[in-house]
Amino acid sequence: MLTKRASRSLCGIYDCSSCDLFVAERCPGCASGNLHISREDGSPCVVYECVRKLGIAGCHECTEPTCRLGTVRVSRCPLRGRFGGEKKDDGFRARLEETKGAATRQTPAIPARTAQRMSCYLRVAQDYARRGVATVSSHQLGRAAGVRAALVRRDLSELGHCGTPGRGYAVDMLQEEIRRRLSLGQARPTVWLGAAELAGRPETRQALESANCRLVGVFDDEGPKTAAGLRVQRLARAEEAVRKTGATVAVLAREDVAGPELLQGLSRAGVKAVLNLTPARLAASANLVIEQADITSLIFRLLSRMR
Amino acid sequence: MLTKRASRSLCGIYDCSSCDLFVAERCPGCASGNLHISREDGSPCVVYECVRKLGIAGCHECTEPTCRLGTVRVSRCPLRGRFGGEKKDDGFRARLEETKGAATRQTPAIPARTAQRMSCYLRVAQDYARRGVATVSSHQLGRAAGVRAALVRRDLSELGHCGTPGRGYAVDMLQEEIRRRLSLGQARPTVWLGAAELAGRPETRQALESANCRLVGVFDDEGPKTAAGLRVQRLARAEEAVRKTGATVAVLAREDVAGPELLQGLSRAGVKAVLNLTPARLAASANLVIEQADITSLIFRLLSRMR
DNA sequence: TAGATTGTTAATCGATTAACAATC
DNA sequence: TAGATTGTTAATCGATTAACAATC
Repeated sequence: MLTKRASRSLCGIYDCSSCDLFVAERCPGCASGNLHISREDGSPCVVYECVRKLGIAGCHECTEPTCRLGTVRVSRCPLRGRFGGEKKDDGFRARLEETKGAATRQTPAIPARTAQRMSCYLRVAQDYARRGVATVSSHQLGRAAGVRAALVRRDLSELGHCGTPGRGYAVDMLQEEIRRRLSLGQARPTVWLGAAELAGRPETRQALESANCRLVGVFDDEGPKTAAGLRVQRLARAEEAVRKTGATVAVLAREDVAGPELLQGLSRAGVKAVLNLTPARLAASANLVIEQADITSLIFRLLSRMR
Repeated sequence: MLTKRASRSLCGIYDCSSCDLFVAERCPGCASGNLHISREDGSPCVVYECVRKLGIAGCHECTEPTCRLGTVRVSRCPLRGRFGGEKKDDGFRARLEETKGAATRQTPAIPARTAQRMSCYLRVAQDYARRGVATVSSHQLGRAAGVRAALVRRDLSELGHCGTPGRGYAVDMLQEEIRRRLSLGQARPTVWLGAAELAGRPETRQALESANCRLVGVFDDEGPKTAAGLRVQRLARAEEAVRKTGATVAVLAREDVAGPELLQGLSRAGVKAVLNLTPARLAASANLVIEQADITSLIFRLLSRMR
């Protein structure tokens, strides 16, 4: 069993030397890429963090009247099942092999529509947490998002088991899991092309920040000299800046610069995703995804549905 | 047959007195609501307009080397088939009964995704026309819109027969037909809630204008005193203003005002469609359609697709 | 335990695609 | 006529829904 000791420890808290998963080198441990213990983006396991904060060896020593992580962690943490007094490991050991493989493999992509709705679920979870509510049900999430509860549950099943039958989803864990699944913990330096359009879009900047996309460069050959607290640089310098800052996201806000040459240049320099605010249709390529955020098409859609 | 004379004329050019469709009162005529002759929005038939501009009695008197309307009008104009020297009426007479009924019935709604893509097709058609190109094929449209040619054709089949096998779509007619099908000829007075967000959105205003949505009121309790050339009024006055101006479209640009009460008030006053630029999810109702234009969800979608 | 709610399955619905006869 | 392209059909694909056993 696991005891508190520093040596042969993967996570810094548990001594794993006597754990047969570890001995057989089948336990990926907190520090590895195991999706169920540490996070894809490298941030630590919530159980690991909580236990460290409380200064205890593990959940079995916890004296909190209610668990700060909700009540579902038993079936999520493979180590948890091994603590004194706790039951079963939910077939986790059997799935561990697969899990370990998955850590090095690409995480399967989440359906695009699901990802879109996740932004709403995350918002609601934050809102509930702020109001001191601990859990939220698929029905509540569905009402807020304007979709059926069944679809919410299907969407959230992308996160792995993270709800509790009879209770719903713990709002803290839900936020954590959504952020993890969409790798929102990972910082994404972002460049903005078209300075004039940046000024009047506080909500766009806010949206970028909520996804950890931090503006590191603004580019334009005309218009204001500074924008969003950054000095506006010449468009010709964008490619170089992308290389220097490691930017992976670009926002295209000026139609007259939205051409395939610019796109190719940015892609070569390391940009992997482009948010296109202009009505120009841009072609994606193997290692560049484009998201059209064209308001004109939405107005057409709106009018077509108008009775 | 039809001859040039003023009396018993439906369209002001043709004397319909001897036409059996007219006599049987089955011919809806240019001036009526017939979809195939006049436009849903009341603008006149393109053939009617062209003929009047050229000062001739009808297409049978036309001496232009190539038709300015493309070559497909034969199968679209039920009168056309009756002109001297012109062939067949393509079973139009048989469909006329049905057509006449349809003019009073509701036009069937166009699929929302199709409507969205229409904005792109329209753009391309305008672009080709400006460059002096007369026709565009489904392949060309598809390349521009980022979809397959088959989907373009399926989309455009919503307009009725409007392409020519072997040649493609006449860009002028394509524009006309898209505008007609989406009733873009109809002016839609529009109110904007949230003055501060209006300033920095030249492209949103432009998009609204391209759909004939003219701003008639800007409302906010704080921020600038004028916006988009209009005096900013208090939010409380929005409902009354909607009634006075007959506004049917509203743009919601401030999250803190995007509540169900406001929505209900606007709807009661006559608003039928809302473009919601805020991340708040608004519930549609029987006579109010909502279009979410939330940038946050698009960023989530983008990141989920990023590799 | 009874009531509530999850995660998943099979069924349904809608949107896209490939193919092709009809047409210019 | 030969080549190009439309409009439509049937097939495929993907997304949503309803239902329900499993679970708390």
